[in-house]
Amino acid sequence: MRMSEGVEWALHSCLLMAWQGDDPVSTAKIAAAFDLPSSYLNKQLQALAKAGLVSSTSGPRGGFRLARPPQQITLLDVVEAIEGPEDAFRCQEIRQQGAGASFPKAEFRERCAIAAAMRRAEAQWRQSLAAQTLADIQSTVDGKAPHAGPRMRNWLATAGA
Amino acid sequence: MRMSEGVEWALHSCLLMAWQGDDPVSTAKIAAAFDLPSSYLNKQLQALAKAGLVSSTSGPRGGFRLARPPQQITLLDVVEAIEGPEDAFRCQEIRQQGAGASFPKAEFRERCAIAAAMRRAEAQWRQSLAAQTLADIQSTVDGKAPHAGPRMRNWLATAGA
DNA sequence: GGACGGCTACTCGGATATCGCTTGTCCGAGTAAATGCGG
DNA sequence: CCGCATTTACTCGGACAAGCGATATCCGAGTAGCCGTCC
Repeated sequence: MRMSEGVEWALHSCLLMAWQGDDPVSTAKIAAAFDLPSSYLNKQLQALAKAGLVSSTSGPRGGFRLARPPQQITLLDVVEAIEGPEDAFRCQEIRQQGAGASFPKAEFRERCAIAAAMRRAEAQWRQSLAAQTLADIQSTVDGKAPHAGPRMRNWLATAGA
Repeated sequence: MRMSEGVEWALHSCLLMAWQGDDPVSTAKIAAAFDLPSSYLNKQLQALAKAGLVSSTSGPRGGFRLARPPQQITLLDVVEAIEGPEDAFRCQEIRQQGAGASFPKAEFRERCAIAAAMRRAEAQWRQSLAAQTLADIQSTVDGKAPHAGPRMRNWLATAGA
């Protein structure tokens, strides 16, 4: 089980946009800031746009910016925008195949106990992700490295010159 | 992010072995019970054996059986045996690439706040999985469908004749 | 009748192909700013 | 000098390939039970 690296890209991109406020940032700038392939990063940002997390602007001085304040964007929002809303564990109901096929169907009214247990675990995971917003991450970083945000903002301004 | 379907196979196989007690069950039997490709299922069971969750016996009347009582096998044990112990989210430290490469390295002594948040979420997931054992699943099933276990056991005995 | 040796069939175990999804790249449509011209 | 049409360059957006891991399959090594034979 491996999460797409696009999630890490999207999270860092969102954090960068949070620091940037309402100023749009182009895909090329973000790609340069983290040394990533810009075309593929664009794909991830498009996914964020489709999910309504960021808004896009075309043309010169265009780019992406957060569609909502950082307090209203959870990590779960970003992860689901990239990875999709489906559970990692997908119950295929194999208990009903083979031997189970010869048993009365009424037996399977109750949900598979294994799937239920896995679902509980994933619910914990989602809850933890939903409890943290971009603003929380910002606060954490500001607390430990207060100049990280402004400096990145400055780098973006000078690199574009 | 998608979990290997081998996890579902392994969990159901372990539950079947739990019902079967110390009686070894061959890969072919389990595959027939759930209508799965036996050769590939064998690969998953080998992974369980390598992790020390099940023990294997060769030759006629051979097969796999649980290496420990069901109370001592957690869902996390099974999941990690199949999927590996690594986190789903892998921090690539992209914050140190691009713009970050020109910043003093001392800046990055603190762990990436994003990676830390993702790690917390996964810890919750693992904790939930570790809190449930095969015996718990057995109890749940026995409570809702008391004859499921014995009937499966009977099916295995008659199908082999 | 009992014991022993060989045989057979069944099991795991790992090496070997195939497939789908993540990853990566490309080019076109659209837009806003910049520019040059005319008044 | 000011306003406007044209040009230009920059942006997103989606369509088109490549690489890698999960999936699926096969065959060989080893073992326990069975059978026939011999004592």
